[in-house]
Amino acid sequence: MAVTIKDVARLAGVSQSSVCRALADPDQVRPETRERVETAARNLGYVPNRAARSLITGRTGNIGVVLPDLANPFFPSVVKSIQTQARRFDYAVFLSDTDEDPAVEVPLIRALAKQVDGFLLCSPRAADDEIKAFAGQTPIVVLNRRITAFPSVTADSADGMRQAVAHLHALGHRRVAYVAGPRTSWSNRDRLRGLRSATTSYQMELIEIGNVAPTVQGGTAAADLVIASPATAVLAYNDLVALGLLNRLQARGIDVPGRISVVGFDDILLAGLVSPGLTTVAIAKEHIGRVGVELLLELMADGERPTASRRVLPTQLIVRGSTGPR
Amino acid sequence: MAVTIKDVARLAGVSQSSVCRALADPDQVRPETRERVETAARNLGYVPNRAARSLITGRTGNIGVVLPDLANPFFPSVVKSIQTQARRFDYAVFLSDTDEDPAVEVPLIRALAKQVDGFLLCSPRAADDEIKAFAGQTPIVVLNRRITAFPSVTADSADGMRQAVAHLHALGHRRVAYVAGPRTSWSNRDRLRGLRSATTSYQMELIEIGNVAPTVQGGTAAADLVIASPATAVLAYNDLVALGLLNRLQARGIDVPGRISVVGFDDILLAGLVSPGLTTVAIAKEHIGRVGVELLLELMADGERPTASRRVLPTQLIVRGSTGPR
DNA sequence: TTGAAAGCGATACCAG
DNA sequence: CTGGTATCGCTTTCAA
Repeated sequence: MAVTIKDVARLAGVSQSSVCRALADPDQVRPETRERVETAARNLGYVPNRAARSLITGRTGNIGVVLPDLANPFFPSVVKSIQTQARRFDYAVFLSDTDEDPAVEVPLIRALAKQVDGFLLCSPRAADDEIKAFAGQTPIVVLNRRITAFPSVTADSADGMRQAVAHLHALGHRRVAYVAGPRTSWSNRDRLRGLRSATTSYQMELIEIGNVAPTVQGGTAAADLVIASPATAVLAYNDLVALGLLNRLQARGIDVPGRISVVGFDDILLAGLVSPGLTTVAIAKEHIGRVGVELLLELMADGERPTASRRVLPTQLIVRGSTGPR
Repeated sequence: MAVTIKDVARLAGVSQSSVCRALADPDQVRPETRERVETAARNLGYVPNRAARSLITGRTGNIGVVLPDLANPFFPSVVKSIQTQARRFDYAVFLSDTDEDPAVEVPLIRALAKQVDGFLLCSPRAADDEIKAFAGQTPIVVLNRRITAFPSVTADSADGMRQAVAHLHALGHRRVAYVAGPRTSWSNRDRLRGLRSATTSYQMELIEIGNVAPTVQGGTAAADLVIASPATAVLAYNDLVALGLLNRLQARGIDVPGRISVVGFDDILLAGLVSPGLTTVAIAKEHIGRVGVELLLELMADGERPTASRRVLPTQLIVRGSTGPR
């Protein structure tokens, strides 16, 4: 059987209460007591049982992370930064991948709710209302999406799209296509909104294609539609889609960027490794996780929404070989 | 405050015990009682508190996954398959990334141990003995490594390397280099072992380079050493390293596969997307997670090591453009 | 500064 | 088949 606080108390010759205090708040006990407790605990290899603790404190020391698809390299980056920041504050991470299925999201949150102190929902796909049902019940911070009632961390897609469109316009492009991601994706809508406004102000024509899955497959499937369109440049929902496009365009013998320029979104690792390199809008992925955890900690501490509860991170166009003059 | 079993009991007009039974084992109570309990629970939105339950049952319903680096696309694939299989048996997943630091691994396991029923250690970097210290204490299944005393799931690297070497030999290569991964990596030693035996039996010369980090950076750094060596082909510890090599070789104007052929290991998504495509040894990544969970469930159920406790999954050489005739 | 004791919420045993 | 009750390990009053 595992070693409990009782064993430590017995060995140290003090009461459970003192062990508890010595470990939780060292300067609440006499230095000598503390010393003895610490030695005893160390000798026995005592590790407090978090289940028991959480039963009484109501806190678990865990945060739940829910995301649509770990296979999209964007998410592992975010998760890593969440982990790093969470560990700094002694929180462990519960991870759940929903496989892009909006239907499993809510039940999942409900099931996990008792085991975590709060949630970071990355790009959740469920409807606003479904998620809002949790407001006031569990601390939730939303990443890559904005939902009233929750703090959020998002990227400035509008500005990213403006940079991308400015770049394409400068290269001489006047007709661009957008390959849309999942209909359920808030980022998709946000990016499209930004793109529309940018193309309008540059007086460029926008051809909308999709929706497709946010994967390489999705991009591959959309490529032929792009070729058949009058567009000379294509912006993809994300880098995976862009890479799928790139791949299929090359397979069909289309010159990139000679005949068609391609722009992605996210700046995942692969973007710099393919050739031609993928021009893409970079998001500060590490910041998303870090800021998300910070907001969540505030939220869990106060029970109040943090003061600056909508953080919008800057985006940055990274120009590589997949875009060129018309 | 959250709704507890007491509230349900009161509303249903039965005892706590009956509520418990009705929910846990429906045909242990009278249909009518069951009915009333279920309605009451539903109306109140009752969700059992897992902390309380685990306190008494000793089970948590969680499994812990520890891995070195989520940024290596190999691991997300494994995690996804773990999730899928775990969910099927109503287990939730605790994820921890050690950032390739062997020193944090053991403390991490110790810290998590109380919150999970068992661990899946993916490519753990700590020394055998450190991990063995947990034998008999916590159910552990090791993935991508073999440690006596634990069930394991590994890939047949020896066979993979044999396939790769046979391929290179057939293309006319006689001198090959190996860019080694982390010294702490069992897979690295395993792959090297397989490679040595393969090159020996084909009477080829093997030049060992490294160790490098198992990342694109690691490969980039090793590329110049490869160029300076007499090797006409290079096998990398994994695909990320291979992609780093590919990138740097191209940057230095080296023809791939004309002057140097490159072979990776793992077959991550990127491998098929770069050009030339990366020839690589594929592992059944989805199987690793699934089989790992299966072994762990057996282990947790019996407390015994599963009968067939060392599963070795087949490997398969995928030939793409990065290898060619000498 | 310390110890005793009352719970936290669920389960499992033992009577009835 | 059902109800009462001890119990899991820890935290947190309340007295001393």
